[in-house]
Amino acid sequence: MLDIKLLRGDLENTAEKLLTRGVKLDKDHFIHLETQRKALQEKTQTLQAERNKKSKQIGQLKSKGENAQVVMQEVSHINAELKSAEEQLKTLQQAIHQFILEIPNIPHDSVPKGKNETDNQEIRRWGTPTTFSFEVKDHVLLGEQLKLLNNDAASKISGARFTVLHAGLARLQRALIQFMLDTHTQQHGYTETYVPYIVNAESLQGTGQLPKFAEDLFQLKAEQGFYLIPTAEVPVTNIVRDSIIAADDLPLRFVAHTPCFRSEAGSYGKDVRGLIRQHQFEKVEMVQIVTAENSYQALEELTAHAEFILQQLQLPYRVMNLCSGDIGFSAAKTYDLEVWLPGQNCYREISSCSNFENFQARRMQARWRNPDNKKPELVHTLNGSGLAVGRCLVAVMENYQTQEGYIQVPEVLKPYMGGMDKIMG
RNA sequence: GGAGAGGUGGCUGAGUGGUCGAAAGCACCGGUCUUGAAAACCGGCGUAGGUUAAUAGCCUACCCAGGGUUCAAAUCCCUGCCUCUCCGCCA
Repeated sequence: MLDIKLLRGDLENTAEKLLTRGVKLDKDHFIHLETQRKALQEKTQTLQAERNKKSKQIGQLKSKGENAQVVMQEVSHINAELKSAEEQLKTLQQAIHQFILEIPNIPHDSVPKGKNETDNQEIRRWGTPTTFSFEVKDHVLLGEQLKLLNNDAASKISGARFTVLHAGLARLQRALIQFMLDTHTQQHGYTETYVPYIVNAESLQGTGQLPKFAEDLFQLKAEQGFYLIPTAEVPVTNIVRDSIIAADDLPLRFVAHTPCFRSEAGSYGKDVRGLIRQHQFEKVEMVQIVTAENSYQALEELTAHAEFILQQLQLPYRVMNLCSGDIGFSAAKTYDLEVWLPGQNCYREISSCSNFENFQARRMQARWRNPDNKKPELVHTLNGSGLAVGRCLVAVMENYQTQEGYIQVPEVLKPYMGGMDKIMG
């Protein structure tokens, strides 16, 4: 959520920055709402002040045993007027709040301006695309030939965009998760965290998925308004919702493995083959809660933490600085890591690392106490996949395939595979 | 699922429908004292919004959330959420 002061005080400039995202701010609508709000608020508060004053008078008169009938009559008149003013004001304030909730974050100055993913800026590459002396298979063919990937069963059990993994492949996924969690906790200073996979609407509003992106979520048919998490970002970041954190406790670094559930509404026909885009997938997520002055340094570190996993797995990748038209709703800046997939002959997103500045913090009322002035200030929040496990599985399968159609186990995963060095079905 | 208790400022915790934005303690900040520190003493210390040149003053709202009663609600009533205790059931 943007600071409403940015809209009140610097509407033109704010609208211009949002335009780089391709979002046209309805300035006139906002001005209209604000003008009304201001007038109504002044009216309401004046009436309230009058009512309070006269009610006190009544109390004083009564305590002296005098007749308060006249004043009571006056207050009744005020109340009649006040009631409708209060109701109107409430409606207006809700409208303004809803309006602001649907405005995305302002891109940081270092974000390249552009329309869509073709304008993203490549920052660096690591490794060179794997070359093969034989014809490469994609992960689906590999998995099916080894009888380790059972999409027929998945579509019978659930439907499209689900999968069943067996034996060495299922274990490889578990190995990846363990490796990632161990690396982030032991080498990068994150606290391993286990969280609910079902969250309430407040949490989703806190991180920005609601109200605008409800159709991307699976909602449970329960009275409480429960949703399946689309990413661990939601439960993990909301740990600090409605709290004031002591300066000594910052930065907070959490890492969690969770399944993620996404409806993928509107992506029909896109990535239908294989594990790239599923309704359910595993992800290891890093979340950092930091002070405003540290957040951009934290973004670089967080990105490096995700990169380290790819480096350890010896998977070639590149780092993209997403352009203003391609960054997510809540983010001020995002680096995507794209891993090389031989089966598709291209780089594909495997991690997204973002600084949300105080956009999520304002929605969540997540603050820390600044020792300089003793005042609570909004924290900055960041998160990044470290990594998307399903896609990482794809990358390992395709990059580590052998001529015989087996999958070699990356060196760093061998301890997690009970010493197995080849997955043969 | 049944029975009960409770949700008040950064924390603990008082609060009889009217001068309660809320006692007291802790924490924190400033001061006195001290070579310095501690102790003691004195003072300060919530958040948001409006008005304003103002981080001054004044005004408004906020005692879990949402309704209601009343001239007036932290206080009374209803609903919801959450926490705790006991019993039952259960991985």
